[in-house]
Amino acid sequence: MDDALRRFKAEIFSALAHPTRIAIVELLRDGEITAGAIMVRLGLEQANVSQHLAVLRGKSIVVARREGNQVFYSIRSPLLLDVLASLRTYFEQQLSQASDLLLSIQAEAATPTGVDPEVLP
Amino acid sequence: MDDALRRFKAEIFSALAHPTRIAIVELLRDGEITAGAIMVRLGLEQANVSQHLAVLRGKSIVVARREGNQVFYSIRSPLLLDVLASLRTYFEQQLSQASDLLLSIQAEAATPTGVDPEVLP
DNA sequence: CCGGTATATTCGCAAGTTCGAATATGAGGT
DNA sequence: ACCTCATATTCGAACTTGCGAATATACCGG
Repeated sequence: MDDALRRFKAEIFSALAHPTRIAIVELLRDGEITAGAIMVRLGLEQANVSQHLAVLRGKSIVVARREGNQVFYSIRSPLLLDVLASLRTYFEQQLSQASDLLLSIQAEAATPTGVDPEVLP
Repeated sequence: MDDALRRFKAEIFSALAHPTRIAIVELLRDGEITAGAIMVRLGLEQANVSQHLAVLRGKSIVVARREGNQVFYSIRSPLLLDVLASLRTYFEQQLSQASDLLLSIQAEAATPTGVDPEVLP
């Protein structure tokens, strides 16, 4: 019984366990957007975007709304944003503790200053 | 923008994307506990517990403390529990919105490749 | 009906995950 | 030193995931 809840949580985590899908959810934070716009904004293959959207759809994380030619996607429940908000706090604490990781992120992103907090979900 | 940060987030999600590892984290909610106790409480193989603990350790979700023969594990940051708590709220809302969501989750888990035939209603 | 545009799905393959069995390490007691 | 208990790691098989190429579906205008 409690196992069903854990499986559900694990599936939500699995659905978010990919950088591209995190990027998609971050994009949808500001409101609905078409699949094509996601493709352009993230610079991905069309099929790839559609596959990742299918994963998010399958776990009911996003919902699709058809309007003529295009399909608009949006976050299904604002409560998921609360989950991401608590994760943001967690990541901030982890990043401030793991300074060597922070440095590696800075080096890889080639940004002179620290991590922009606005980027976090 | 910050792909390295998104990869880091995705790795944390991946680390939690398994029912057993969620169960371990929930067990550790009440304080530190030995690997052997986790094995007994969850009824798992010894190697399996150790492998899952290695994943959680690798992402710094838990920390290990050796005391003689045994190894005590504990949650590294209590903020992670806030994440799981908000995820439970999310789950409860999903249930109240669609009472058969659990069944669809179970059906989908039983049929791995099965995704809703129609994207839109 | 035909063409074009937007999105979805299928396919094949490489890469990653999970599990139990077997094996290895580490610590304490004799 | 040896033995034992607790935990970790390695190995191989089954399974899953991610990707681009190709293909399919849906909608709209002419």
